Amino acid sequence: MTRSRAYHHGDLRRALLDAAVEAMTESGPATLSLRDLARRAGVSHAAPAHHFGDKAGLLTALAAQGFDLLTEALRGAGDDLVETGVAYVGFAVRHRAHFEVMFRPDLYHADDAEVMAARTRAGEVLRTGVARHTGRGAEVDSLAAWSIVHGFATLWLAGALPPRVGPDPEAAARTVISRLFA
Amino acid sequence: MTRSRAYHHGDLRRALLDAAVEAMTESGPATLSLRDLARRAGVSHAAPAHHFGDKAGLLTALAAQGFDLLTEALRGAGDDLVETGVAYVGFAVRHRAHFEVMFRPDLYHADDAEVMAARTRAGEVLRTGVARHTGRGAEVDSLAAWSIVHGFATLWLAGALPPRVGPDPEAAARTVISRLFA
DNA sequence: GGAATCATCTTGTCAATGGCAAGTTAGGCT
DNA sequence: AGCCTAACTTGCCATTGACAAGATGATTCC
Repeated sequence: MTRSRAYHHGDLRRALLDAAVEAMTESGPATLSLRDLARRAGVSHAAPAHHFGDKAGLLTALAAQGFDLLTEALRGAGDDLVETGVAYVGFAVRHRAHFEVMFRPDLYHADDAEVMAARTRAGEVLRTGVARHTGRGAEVDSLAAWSIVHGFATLWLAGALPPRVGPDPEAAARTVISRLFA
Repeated sequence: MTRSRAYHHGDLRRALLDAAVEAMTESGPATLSLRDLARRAGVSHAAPAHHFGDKAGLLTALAAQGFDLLTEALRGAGDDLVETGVAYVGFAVRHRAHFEVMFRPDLYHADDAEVMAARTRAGEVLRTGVARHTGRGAEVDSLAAWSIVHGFATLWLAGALPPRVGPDPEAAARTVISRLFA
């Protein structure tokens, strides 16, 4: 916010991040190309490097943005633990591009200060959510809850789940997560 | 086995797959290069194309091999459901390269006959393992079990889990999975 | 045993990409 | 008015995936 203010392009940094999300939503993260993003934004092929250094730098910014979006999504789910888990899955499905980058640290600069802070914030929300629900033992409960929602989201995005799960990931996730706290 | 028998190289197909595992174990799947594999195997840069068609073809073979290895690992875990889950995590950690390709269908030809068959075989083992343990309701139980082990494995590989989990993924997984069946 | 055949592998080439270097443009500041 | 610096461009290079055409050697068939 503080850095990029309308110079030549307007807000190229934001435009490139938006284009990256768009491109990855279409074709996955494997075929992402800085030059394609530049074309989408209508700038030269070297423009992205100025804002992000390199490809990993752009994905670092995207990951940080993703962790903040996740934090927001989890906060919006209220106090219910199951619904927090459903929100996690909902975030993964709705922000597939962000999600697929966030948990692939080999793609970005995982030791970047901003992304580390954003990740910590998201982790806090998840952890306090679990602690509020269960008593002690939050150690294991937290891990189990995170694992089950993350696993479900990942398998859903990979298209690995059988058709009988149905077309609504959040409804299916609600059933599965409830199973953990039965 | 039936197709590639010592011609010029010896067993180039196998050598390339081994090199791919080696390269991905070192540097992850993002930087994998067919030309690098060719160099490792001591052949020309176009040799891989003959055996696998294209890059996705090579990863297809790797994924199929991975699903078969997973089937084997799950079968070796015996009848206990928790230990089957631990074996799933153990497979992911021990065969990281395979695992990281298997659940990224955008990287390979997911509709390939061999890989689909191998995936089905692995799915059978997982599903019958859960059905043997729980009574009916295996629908939800199966999904929950798969999600929790897959999520734990994925988070572990991503380095996303906090240090307090400890250095032994299988021990930690055993605790977490047991929580699901408490 | 020799020729045809075919899988295996090589050489050469092309477009696309990421990254670097050097130059250009245009706001902001004194 | 004149400088300064951020924002962007142009040009270049090494690497890569894919394709085409050729060379090599094992197998088969008569």
